[in-house]
Amino acid sequence: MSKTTFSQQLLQWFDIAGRKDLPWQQDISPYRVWVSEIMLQQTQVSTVIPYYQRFMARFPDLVSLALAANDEVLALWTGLGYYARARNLHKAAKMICEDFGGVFPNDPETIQTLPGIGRSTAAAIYSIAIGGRAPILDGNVKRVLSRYAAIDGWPGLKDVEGQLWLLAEDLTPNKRVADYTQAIMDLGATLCTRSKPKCPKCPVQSGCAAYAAGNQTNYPGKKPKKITPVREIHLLIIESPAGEILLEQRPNSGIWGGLWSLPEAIDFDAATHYLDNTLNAKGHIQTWPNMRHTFSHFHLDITPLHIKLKADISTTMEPREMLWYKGHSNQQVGLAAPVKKLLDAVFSQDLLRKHSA
DNA sequence: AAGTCGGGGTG
DNA sequence: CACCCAGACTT
Repeated sequence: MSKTTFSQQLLQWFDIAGRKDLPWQQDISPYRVWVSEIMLQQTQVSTVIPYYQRFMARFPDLVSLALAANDEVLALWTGLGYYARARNLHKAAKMICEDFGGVFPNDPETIQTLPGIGRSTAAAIYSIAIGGRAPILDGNVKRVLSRYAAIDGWPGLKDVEGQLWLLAEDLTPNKRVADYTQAIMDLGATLCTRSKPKCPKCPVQSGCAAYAAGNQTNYPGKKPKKITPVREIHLLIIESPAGEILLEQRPNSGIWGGLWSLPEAIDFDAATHYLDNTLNAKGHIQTWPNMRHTFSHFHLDITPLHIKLKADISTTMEPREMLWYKGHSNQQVGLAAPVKKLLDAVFSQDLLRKHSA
């Protein structure tokens, strides 16, 4: 099957059935497409849409993002995950302002030098927003192409990924590249899905090797599975007499990097030790029900400890690494999903108590 | 090549 | 419960 036929079939289908009303497909610009591509890394469209709307309302252009406080950028990322994306996005915005005069670079090589942008994301921005010819290779394209050409093996392997890049490069047309990029992602997202692909509706069915062999769902090859370990921690919900919760900022490296989180203890004894010796405070401890939070590579079993302090803490604390969270206030901070869940629980509980009192 | 980094949707 | 998703980056 020739490249011309593949792209023509795909584009013909795209004109009729492609998605054209997604938020980032309106008022297309490198900045708007860039933000969308970052949010969409390893994240489904339906999840991204509300985050994208809030983000663009607050940061409508590159300069507004570059000038923002890092905490506010992370705050808008709360719950979306992979927080390095937000840190890199903010850093890149500042780089573009300082190094490129505020103009988004217009060649794929330069685009890819920006933090958080790899080959596929650079190509997506370059093709969709600038109209240049560059192949992408995201999860959708890997699935479509591995089926189309019956490429065996897990795409995480260097050799398999290399074959897919070569095919992606070969099939990318010279004209209508922006539409083609969107079209092949749409095909993967709507017809060539992981389970129950809608092959009868597929525009490139005639050339699909996997369809001919009837083994579509064998592709792409599966990732080798391994056991997911379990870690246990206690999260300390330390509440001041005024009803504020103590948060501390996590380092940029590691899990929940740069976010504000609850103090962490390995077990109950360590928690009381932290209370007695580090904070030098006394409080009433109540154990909350366990909650399991699952990451890509491990389970985290969290035991929340609600500690109501009898008096304000007098110890000197680093003001930049700790803060008292006031709930409904205008404090703009990034929070991990389970931390936000716990904070919401505390403040709704306090609210109930105030109403009944 | 393997590990790290989130959270939600799906079967 | 396991697997996957508009991946990039570090080791």
